[in-house]
Amino acid sequence: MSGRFRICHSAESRTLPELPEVETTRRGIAPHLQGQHIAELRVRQWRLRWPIPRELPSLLAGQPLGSLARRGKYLLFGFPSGTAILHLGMSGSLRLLSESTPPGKHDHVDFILGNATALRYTDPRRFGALLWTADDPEQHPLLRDLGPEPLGESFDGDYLFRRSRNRRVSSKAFIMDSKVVVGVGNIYANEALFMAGLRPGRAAGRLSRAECVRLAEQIKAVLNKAILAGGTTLRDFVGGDGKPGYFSQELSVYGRGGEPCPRCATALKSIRQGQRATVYCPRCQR
DNA sequence: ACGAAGCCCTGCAAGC
DNA sequence: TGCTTGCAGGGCTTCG
Repeated sequence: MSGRFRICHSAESRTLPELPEVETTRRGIAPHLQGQHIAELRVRQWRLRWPIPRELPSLLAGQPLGSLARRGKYLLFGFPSGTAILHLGMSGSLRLLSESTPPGKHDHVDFILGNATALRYTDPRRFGALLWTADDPEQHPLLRDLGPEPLGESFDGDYLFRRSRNRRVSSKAFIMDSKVVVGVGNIYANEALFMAGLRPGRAAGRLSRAECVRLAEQIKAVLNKAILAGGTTLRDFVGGDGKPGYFSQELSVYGRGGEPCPRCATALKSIRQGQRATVYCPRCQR
């Protein structure tokens, strides 16, 4: 690619931005933000999960972009005077496109860069958020109590074992708890439990140390695999290079209730656990 | 402290 | 065909 990003505008086939998608987004757009500044912040819809701070456009205008970091599913845009915290919710996406591209119905925010391009935030369901902190973002209330990064060194089977003692919540709810570990959403929780051979409804506190080791390993494996594939979705998730992600075709259980287990061909069971779809193999997962 | 349920929002699918 | 209803989901918030 010749230094110029692909312009993407189709709005098809988006799925939930889980950690791999957020990381893919970060990697896709970061190179295009290098050395740029915010010429203007155009907000068309202020009401997201929380309202966008009214003062954000004036805070960002003219500011040079520093680092683009990720904590869990939060993207952190570093500026000299603070940090913009962006969450994609469950239907959000970021794309790079020409400033003059007409906004669609759900294109809520444009970060207009100095080079006449726009980083456009789209979010049909508006479960996402765009906030600002002038202080250490790690101390922000939304980030303060987050558990470790699943791909970091501090997250392993021993950690899961320790944290799960005396916990009666289901294993699935446990690994989806962002205070335990960040970035494990419904899709990857289902997948990791399948790969680890663990039944989602098992109380977390009843997992053995060896099972916790397996679970931690599979969480890492599933997330890494998804990141390599470019995120689970999506033809146009990132304007970064517009490459489609193929991982959704490789999901073993998620969305496959009733289909044969890829390992033993038993029909996969689909249940609801705490308002969330859970799919597992009644034979392979104990 | 813990666990479960409620809530925010819109697009889509199913049912009448 | 066109309406209504239900469901999906992350994750904070509230309730028990």
